[in-house]
Amino acid sequence: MPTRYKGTTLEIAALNAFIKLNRSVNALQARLLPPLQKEFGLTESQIAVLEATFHLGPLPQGELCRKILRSGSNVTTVVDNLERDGLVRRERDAQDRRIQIVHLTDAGRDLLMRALPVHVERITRTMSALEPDEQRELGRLCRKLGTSTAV
Amino acid sequence: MPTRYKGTTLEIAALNAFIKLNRSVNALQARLLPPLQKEFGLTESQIAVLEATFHLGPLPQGELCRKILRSGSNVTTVVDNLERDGLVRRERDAQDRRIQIVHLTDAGRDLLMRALPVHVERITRTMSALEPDEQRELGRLCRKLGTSTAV
DNA sequence: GCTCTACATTTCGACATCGAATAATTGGAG
DNA sequence: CTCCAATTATTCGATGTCGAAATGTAGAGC
Repeated sequence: MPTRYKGTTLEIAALNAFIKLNRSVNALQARLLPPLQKEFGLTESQIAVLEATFHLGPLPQGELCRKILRSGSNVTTVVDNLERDGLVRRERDAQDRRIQIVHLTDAGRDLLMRALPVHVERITRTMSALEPDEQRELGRLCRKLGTSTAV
Repeated sequence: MPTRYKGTTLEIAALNAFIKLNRSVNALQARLLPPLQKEFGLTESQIAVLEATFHLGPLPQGELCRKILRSGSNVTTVVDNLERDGLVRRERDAQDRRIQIVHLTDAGRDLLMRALPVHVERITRTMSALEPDEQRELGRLCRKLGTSTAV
């Protein structure tokens, strides 16, 4: 979908980069998420929660929000589904009873241990379309773009 | 969220680029979509449909699927909502009555004409965190990554 | 003309996602 | 001690998103 918008040269250039950026992420997700779902029954958000609690230990839901960059109401939903499937467990914080601490269960850990290597391997294989220095450069550009506070 | 995964050097490099790529798109959407919603009541998918029918003329829903890279059932939903809001109109193809052709209404065109320049301007401003040659390089890398058929 | 297959769309059920409103709890001001 | 403001999580209603199943139509072959 090349840009058809009739704008300035500056706009055309920005839109082209923008569109390619979005498309590439689309393409990556199309390649990575269906297998994750079929083989392990996990969605992107779910594996993100499992990973976070695995690497960082039991976490208050609020922390989880910040880690996976999603809204509070969303994290409630995702944790609901994981809890229903027995992959995590909620525990009220003893000091502050407003806080729900999300623990990884043994089943959750087992599933993650099986799913993560496969997933990472697939990511690596897909990203290997770029040379190592290209990956670095892509990372640099994305980081510059994402962290810019330009309004 | 720097990678905590204990993998090979190759995996670490791929994951780092992958994460930064995803985050940058996240950040862009966080900056662009809320204003589009607040000011014009449009979602990303909705403006994509309006744009496609504006630039390409009335389109069969199947075409729309391919243009905006979404599933058929999804396009049905999005077009439902746009039709309810009077921004597009469905017409059965006279030759092949299986086909629904999506037409932009006057209201849809008016809204798009108001929303698109503002949206594009915001994209341009956000993307201007990168120099023109950086935008080109980002585009090139994303294109290479997205179109690679590497399994 | 009938039937079978292919195709376009819709429906359905599930999950993700958000923002706004609500509920529960805490901790501080008086 | 009581009340209020802030914080944490949940609920609610809307949209997007998918895949699988169902529906409706077309067109080919007989």
